Amino acid sequence: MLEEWERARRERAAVEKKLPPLPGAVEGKVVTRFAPNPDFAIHLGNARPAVLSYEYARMYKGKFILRFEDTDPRIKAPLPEAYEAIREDLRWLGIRWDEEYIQSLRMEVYYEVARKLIERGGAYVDDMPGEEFRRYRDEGRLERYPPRLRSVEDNLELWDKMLEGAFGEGEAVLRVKTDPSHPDPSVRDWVAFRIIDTSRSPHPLVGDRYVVWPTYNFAAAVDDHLLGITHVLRAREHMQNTVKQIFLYKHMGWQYPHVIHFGRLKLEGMIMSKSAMKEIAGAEGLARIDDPRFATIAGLRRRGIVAETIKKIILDVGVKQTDASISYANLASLNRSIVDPKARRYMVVVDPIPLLVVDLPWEKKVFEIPFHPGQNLGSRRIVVEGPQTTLYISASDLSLLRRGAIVRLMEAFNIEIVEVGRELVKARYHSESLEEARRHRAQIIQWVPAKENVEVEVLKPEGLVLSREQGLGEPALASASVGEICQFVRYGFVRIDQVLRGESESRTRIVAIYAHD
RNA sequence: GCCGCGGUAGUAUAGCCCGGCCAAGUAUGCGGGCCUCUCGAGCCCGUGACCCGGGUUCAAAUCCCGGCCGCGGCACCA
Repeated sequence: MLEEWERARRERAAVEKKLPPLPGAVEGKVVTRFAPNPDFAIHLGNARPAVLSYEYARMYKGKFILRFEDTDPRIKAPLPEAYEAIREDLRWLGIRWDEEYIQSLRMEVYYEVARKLIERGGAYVDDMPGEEFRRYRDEGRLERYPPRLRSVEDNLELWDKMLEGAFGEGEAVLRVKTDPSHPDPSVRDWVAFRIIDTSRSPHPLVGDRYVVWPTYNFAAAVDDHLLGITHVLRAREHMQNTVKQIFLYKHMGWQYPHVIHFGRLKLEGMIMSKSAMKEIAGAEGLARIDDPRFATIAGLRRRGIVAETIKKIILDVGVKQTDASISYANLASLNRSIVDPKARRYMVVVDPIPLLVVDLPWEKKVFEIPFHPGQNLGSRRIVVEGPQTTLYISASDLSLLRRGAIVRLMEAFNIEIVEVGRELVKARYHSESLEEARRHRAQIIQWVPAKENVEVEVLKPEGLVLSREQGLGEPALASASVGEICQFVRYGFVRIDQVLRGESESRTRIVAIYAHD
């Protein structure tokens, strides 16, 4: 019987979600990439293409490339610190990349391709005002748009002038020739290069060295080919871009990689949009990118969500084209199952109420309590003085206490309640064994010695609100380390965010962030 | 408005390409029970879905058409 359960359990574990096969994938030949814009930290939504691309590359023993797409120093100006922040988040997620590229450092490459494209008659310089182009385009007269009819020679000459800085911002662009009557107007002769006055908006990496900048569609398309990307995994919002880029590939005689589009990934009850984060940061003045209310990778990490959880949830959601809205309960449950066997248990009382216990049959007793009920995670000792002592219990447990009730102080002894007040609870020693507690159907509650304890503050993210709870923790908490994910017994899983050691050992103060039940 | 893509339980996902084995599987949530020195974990039972309408077929979640709903794109952003 037991064996059967065991087997069923193992089978269930083996049903681990697998990624569907990639179309046209050949083992050892798959090359994928993650191409973030380093203008912000990455969040769960961005982590999706990163994790999927990386996992597919691994699955086929291929190559995974990290590429920073920082070709807009004006509207989406890169943040110098974002490059490293993104690398850190990826490393934390367990993602390793075989090659790394930064587009702003590859400008000559794009210029070269642009020249070839012009030579092939696939692009032209448009030095007319934007409204003029739009008029021709929207009236279906794009075939007769004068700049489009220019000779290759003239285009090359104008292109050189662009590069030399003869045009100011908005005065000229290089356009890729597409189907002039494509049903989607935005596809018609899309812009490959535009001019950005980098003396006014310098690029954090290359300053004002360049004024002619490739657009996303040009740079990404060129790099995907040059770097030998075989499979592109990207969100659905890029569908039209795929259509646009294929025109470039046709001009160049390149083969377009396989593309997989997936829907959006939202995390219910968490802040995910850049603007909302900035709003909060602005309003409170102190919110950081790793604010535990944010669905940034840094925010989730700080909250005690483990990398494995994020990877699993992304693999579980897979590559469907529909949007997915993950509930936090689901994420929490997954995280709990990973973290539970490794998390030390600590006793913390929130909103402490003093408990005076008399008639203790000892002068001093040391309780040795394991850090985990099942796993071997070591133990700690808690000293209780006698014949009378003061402890703290949680105010939330007050409702369990009535005169005459038997209550067990977890992992220690049983008491009989004598008097319950809001300021003080009085009790007397009853017995020590757990069996005795069971016999009286005693409630088991956590407790903290009054003589030695640490101050605890818990930050609880709840949607837009970050509430705080104050409490006291058992002495062992003083040696907890920052980053440790543990469980406050009968309270929930938390991550230790700060450990502030005071003058005396006994006045340690810790700040924890609530993760989930 | 114009282009495009989707719609399986509260949430997520499997099945859809190659119709029948699907009166639809799994996880989570929810309800109940057991177990446990935690309101955690574990175990058992239950709950609950194929957007709607036509068509094709002996047979449709799976194929076709229409509708409805949702999402994305329509930048000299990525």
